[in-house]
Amino acid sequence: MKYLKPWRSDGGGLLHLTILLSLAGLRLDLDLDLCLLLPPPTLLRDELLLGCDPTSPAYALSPYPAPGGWGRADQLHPKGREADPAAPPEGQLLREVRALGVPFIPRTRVDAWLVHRVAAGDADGAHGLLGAAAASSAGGVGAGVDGGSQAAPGGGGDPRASPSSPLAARQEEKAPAEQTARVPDADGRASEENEVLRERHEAVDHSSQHEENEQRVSAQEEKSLQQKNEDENKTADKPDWEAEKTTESRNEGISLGDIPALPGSSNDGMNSSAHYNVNFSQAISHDVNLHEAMLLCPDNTFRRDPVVRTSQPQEPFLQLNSHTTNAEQSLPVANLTAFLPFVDNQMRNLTSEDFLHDLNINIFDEINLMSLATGDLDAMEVSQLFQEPDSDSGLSLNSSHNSTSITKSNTSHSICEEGATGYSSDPESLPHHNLEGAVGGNYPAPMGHRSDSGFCGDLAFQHVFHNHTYHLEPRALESNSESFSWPEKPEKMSRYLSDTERNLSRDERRAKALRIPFSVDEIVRMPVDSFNSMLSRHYLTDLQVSLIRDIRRRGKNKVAAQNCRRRKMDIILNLEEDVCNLQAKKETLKRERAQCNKAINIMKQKLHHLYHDVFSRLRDDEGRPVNPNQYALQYSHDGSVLIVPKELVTSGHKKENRKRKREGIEDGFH
DNA sequence: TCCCGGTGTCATCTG
DNA sequence: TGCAGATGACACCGG
Repeated sequence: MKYLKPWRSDGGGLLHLTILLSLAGLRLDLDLDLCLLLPPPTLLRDELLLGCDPTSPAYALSPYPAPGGWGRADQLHPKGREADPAAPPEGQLLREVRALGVPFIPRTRVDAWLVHRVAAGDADGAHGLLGAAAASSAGGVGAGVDGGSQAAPGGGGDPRASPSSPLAARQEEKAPAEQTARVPDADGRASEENEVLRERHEAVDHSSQHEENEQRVSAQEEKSLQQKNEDENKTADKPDWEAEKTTESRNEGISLGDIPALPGSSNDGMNSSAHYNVNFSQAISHDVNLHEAMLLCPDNTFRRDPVVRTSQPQEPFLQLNSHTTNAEQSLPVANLTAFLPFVDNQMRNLTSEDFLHDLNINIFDEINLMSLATGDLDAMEVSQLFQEPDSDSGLSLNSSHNSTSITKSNTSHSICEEGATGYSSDPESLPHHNLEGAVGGNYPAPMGHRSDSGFCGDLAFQHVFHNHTYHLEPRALESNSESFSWPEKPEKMSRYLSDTERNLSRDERRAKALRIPFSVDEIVRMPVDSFNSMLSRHYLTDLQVSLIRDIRRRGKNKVAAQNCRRRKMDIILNLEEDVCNLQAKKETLKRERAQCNKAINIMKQKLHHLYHDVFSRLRDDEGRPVNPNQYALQYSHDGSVLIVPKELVTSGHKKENRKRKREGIEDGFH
């Protein structure tokens, strides 16, 4: 079961197909049984590299959306061989095609018939056949294969039907110059049409490698089985086939399917150009975007996500560059260069450009572009670039954020927070710059941010960082002291510092960076008079004086804050201690009160007993005992004791008794 | 991931 | 009024 991915809806599919068919720039391999439609040449670059198996994981990575989803191939194609009942027998067809001088070998009878029709001038018939196939494909999957409808009016498939496309515009521009190499035409109209197709094809070849990258939307590509074609191929003229196969086999070395097949990658057969039978000697076309193909990662991932591109291309670049230099090796690029010298140049340039672009455009500012472009840049040179004495490794390497920092540094000369790039007078951001006393001291790169990625990538990024220090010497810093400002949060730098420096405070690092001849401790603890005299005695730059004052202010304030916090803590601790003491004292008082109440009760009892004892001994005038309920004892101030009727005593003591009761109740609560 | 304590710093107040 | 110190507030960091 094969599934077809409908071509993208910009008309490129059928257009390219028609071009291919008409002009043999690429060998058309149209197996209607399997409905293999060659994808647009633009797809060859990327998608043919992966093979066309839509079930393969590589397809899942396709950057091209599938607007119409998948459709079963056996539901899409028209009635294949019955498409044109006028087609002659197969053997005759092949002979006629060969007689026409078509520089490729049709693999199927339909191919041959199509070629025959075109070569014979019956472009409409061929377009109709193709259009039927394409329209069927489009309709079968319900996808908007606009190319089919655009390019095949009335079932024809006139590629000129999309004049608004940039591709067509470019083709028209290049048209006059390339009308000589044409397939012989018998019919004027067909000739003209083929000429246009040819022009467009060649326009595609030569003018749109990069431009199409931008304009190309997403394209879909499909895979097909070739078994039936191969069966038919057996019936063809064997020497021709073998010769063709020889050519193809050589070309397959540079075939798109092989380009990504870097060493170690296996070709499962689906990638093979044998599925497409592209005659690269004439039609590698150029539309194959070589530099992108080169940038394809070895795992056949062909995303064009810029992020991926920036992170991946370096190793492929190196590999492919080596391929370029070793042309005799059977690696794809070498073969390609052997066939297409101009591609070699193109590839070199594109490779260099893309490599540089992928690293970062900023590198152009510093790396000798010509060295790269001419391939003279070797590892030693690169390493020397990163070791140039007046570079600032410290500053640069402080930035651990690779490209982000690069962008920062490039877009602005303002002080970035990380202090890594751009002009920054922050001495802390220049630790190695100044710590060793000069810009460009061979200070070892101490930063731990060096990634684990690759040497080349690191070199590149380090170099970017290096050269964005702008060779700023301390004097330059001083001269810019007017606009100097420290990074907002330089503490973040600490993570990039060496252990030795990490132990230093920020002010210590700054003072060290500015070579201030006093320790931070001295600056802070020095009396005011000594401090002022010290400032006046030494020649210090404004930046140094400013830093010294800031250090002193911050140091003083830090000590003050520590003292303040210490005092605050002392106050808190004292208050807590006071609370504890007061609570203990309260408990003691409560215990004392309880003891007093207890003693009072004892005294009351004793008094009661004494009272009754006194009354029991008292007698009135008649010798009778005195009733204690009617009389009470009252002590006078002179010490005498009187027996007083209770009525008199009660009125005088009622208030006092109430008061005592009240006090007794309150005592009960406590 | 949130919380908490420690710390540095700045702005402002105070003596 | 200037200055050093005190303090509130905030942010950051590490546990």
